[in-house]
Amino acid sequence: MARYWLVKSEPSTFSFQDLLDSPRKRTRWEGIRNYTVRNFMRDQMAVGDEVLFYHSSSEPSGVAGIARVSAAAIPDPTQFDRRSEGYDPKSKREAPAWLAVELEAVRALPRFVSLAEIKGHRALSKMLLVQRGQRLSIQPVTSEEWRVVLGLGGIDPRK
DNA sequence: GCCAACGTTGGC
DNA sequence: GCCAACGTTGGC
Repeated sequence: MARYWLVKSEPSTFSFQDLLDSPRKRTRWEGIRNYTVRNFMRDQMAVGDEVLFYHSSSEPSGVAGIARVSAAAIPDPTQFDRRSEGYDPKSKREAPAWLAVELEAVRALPRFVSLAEIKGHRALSKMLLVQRGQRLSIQPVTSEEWRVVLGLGGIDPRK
């Protein structure tokens, strides 16, 4: 069964529009250097999982669009690239430390769903996004939270 | 720019 | 294996 996720991105670095503008509307979600998130990618994220694309450190922050996992985790190539910010000299090709999935844009939300709106919505009070100290750049979302966010975003989640 | 919260690193 | 120091995230 497909899972639901939220991925964070600073739009000044890579926005939902950038994903829409990417070749085949896809991009490799590389540069993740957190073990919890790596384990999500390794153990749980599968092709077809649905993703809320969240703009962080932004004015306003919030969910801009929806995407899907278009390829399962592979070794993140940036960990082996000396010129990359993600270069990890301790990671070996025979035992890669870091993984990356591929994301494909599905559609922009007709209505941007701001962080303030999420915080103000009772049914979303348990979202990891709004928990104190919670900073994971990929986090699981429940089917109920998915439905509510899409509703706020102007999409009938039953399609 | 501040700062809380948390993850990671490295000395011992 | 402990834990202090440091780095990062991200809202405000």
